[in-house]
Amino acid sequence: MEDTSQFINWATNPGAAADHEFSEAAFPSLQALREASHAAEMVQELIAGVHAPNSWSSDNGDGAANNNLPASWNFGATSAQQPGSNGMMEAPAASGLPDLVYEPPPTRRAGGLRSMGSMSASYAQDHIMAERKRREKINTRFVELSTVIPGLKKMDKATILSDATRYVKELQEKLKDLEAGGSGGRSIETRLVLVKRPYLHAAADDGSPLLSSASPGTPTAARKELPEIEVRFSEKSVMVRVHCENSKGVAVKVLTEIEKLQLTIIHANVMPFLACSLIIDITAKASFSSPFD
Amino acid sequence: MEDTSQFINWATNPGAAADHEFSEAAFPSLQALREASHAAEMVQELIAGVHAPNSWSSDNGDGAANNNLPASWNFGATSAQQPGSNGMMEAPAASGLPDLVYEPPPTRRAGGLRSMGSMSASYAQDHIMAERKRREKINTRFVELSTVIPGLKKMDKATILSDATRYVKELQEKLKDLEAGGSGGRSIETRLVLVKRPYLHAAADDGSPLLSSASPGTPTAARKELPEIEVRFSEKSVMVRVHCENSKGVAVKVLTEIEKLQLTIIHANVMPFLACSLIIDITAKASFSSPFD
DNA sequence: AACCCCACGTGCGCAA
DNA sequence: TTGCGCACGTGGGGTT
Repeated sequence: MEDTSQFINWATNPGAAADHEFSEAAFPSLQALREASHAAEMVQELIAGVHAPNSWSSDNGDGAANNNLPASWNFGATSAQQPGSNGMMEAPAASGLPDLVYEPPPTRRAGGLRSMGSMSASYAQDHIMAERKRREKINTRFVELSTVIPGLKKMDKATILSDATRYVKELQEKLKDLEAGGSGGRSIETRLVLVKRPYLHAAADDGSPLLSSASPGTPTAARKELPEIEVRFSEKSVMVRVHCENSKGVAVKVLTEIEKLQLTIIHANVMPFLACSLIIDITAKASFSSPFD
Repeated sequence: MEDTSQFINWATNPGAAADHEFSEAAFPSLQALREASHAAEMVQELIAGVHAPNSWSSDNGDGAANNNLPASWNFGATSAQQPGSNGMMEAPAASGLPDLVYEPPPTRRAGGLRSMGSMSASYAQDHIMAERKRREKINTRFVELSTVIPGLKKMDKATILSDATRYVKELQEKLKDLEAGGSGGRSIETRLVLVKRPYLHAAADDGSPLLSSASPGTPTAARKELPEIEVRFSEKSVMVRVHCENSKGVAVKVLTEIEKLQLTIIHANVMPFLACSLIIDITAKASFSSPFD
């Protein structure tokens, strides 16, 4: 609702880019702008307001316009017209034409040149242009950035930055988790916990060794007290093996119990063993789901 | 090497947030600064040249500082003192002291107030403060952002932004791949290929439909010619089900064959079926490793 | 010499 | 009203 108002000012304009279909863009609601953003990449700075009758003094003349950047810097467009001032509200309505141009500022740096010590006339003034260009570049990048980060609401420069940071961190972490949990987790030291009694929340983060070295290859005496749980975890990924008697809903019960924690299940395998018992293998990883998506 | 010089200038500092511990910041070489960034947060204003008898005029006084942001904004620092004027170049040399102060600008808005139409004295001047604050906030965020994106070299504002965008895109894509491969791929349209004869390299990238519409729920007549292979894939992830006769090394043979392609195996499950046949389920994903990390 | 990049102060529009 | 946010012009340091 509040959006950002004159963000469009520095968004310069979108125009192009028919990607998604959204309709209505009464006023560019930033949000909408964000979607069209990529257009801005190309359009960039079609402004180039080189003219300005600037009657005060200074010849300007120049025509220098030495821009190292690709892109078109001076292809007319704006230059001449800027609506009286911030006329952007008078959108011609439904027509798809991009009317928000940018408005290369009036160029009439009014009370400026007084007290100019050693500025050689227009030289200084093209520094102005350079700066303007720089600003536009940055702002374009801002829009681009805001494009790729989801759930952006406020559209401040500051907000964009911090949200971007947060989002990057989130992605990094999530990615790391997935990489670890997915398949990469080789040679990562894994701790092993063996639970005999149906302790629901068995030793969480206890630094103790607690290995117990359960019999690796000898399944002897393993089905006397059947609810036997074996947990193996490393970092964010967990492996649970449950050996229990084969009643009706055990599998789903275990599964849902796992999911009731913060764990998201990567894989589960349940198979019968010895006629009346059941072995359930589960691998899962711990991470909070994103507010996005 | 070239770094960015006065980046430190805008690194300024936020205050608050003592998170990581970093030490030493000889001169902020940007790069180094990026690493120590958080440190800078703390170091901040331990300098604080408290003096500057701004004789000119202006009361300022105010003390308004109504900030909605969390964090500590007015814990002294800025406001009153500013060093004589941009003295930051006169660093005390080699000493390890962090000379990067910030320099809350000279506050001597020299020729300023001339031609002030309707500004009620210091009211305008605290707008200055507000703006200054805003800028600091943004710059802080910039540093924070640059912190989380790896391989950052240039440290421009513009570069930071674009690199951040690029990095986010990269992360997103990579994550999407992993998610698809790992387990997430629900409801993604998957094509199904059913191979009857032991074609080793069955239809690779042939654009043909080749669906064959294998019987979805009816496994009838599925064990006459046993080497039966069923492939189901979507995007980068593949699922292979092999139903074959139970000879000695089939499992490993299939597995190795899978890995011989670009596929990395996510999960495999092999189980006997009907005494003399074997069912092998494999899920794998195809992707190239990342340049990062 | 050019160029870049930056921070500053300032005016202006927009919302609470 | 007053605060918030932005773009602008400008001086100035840094690198080529």
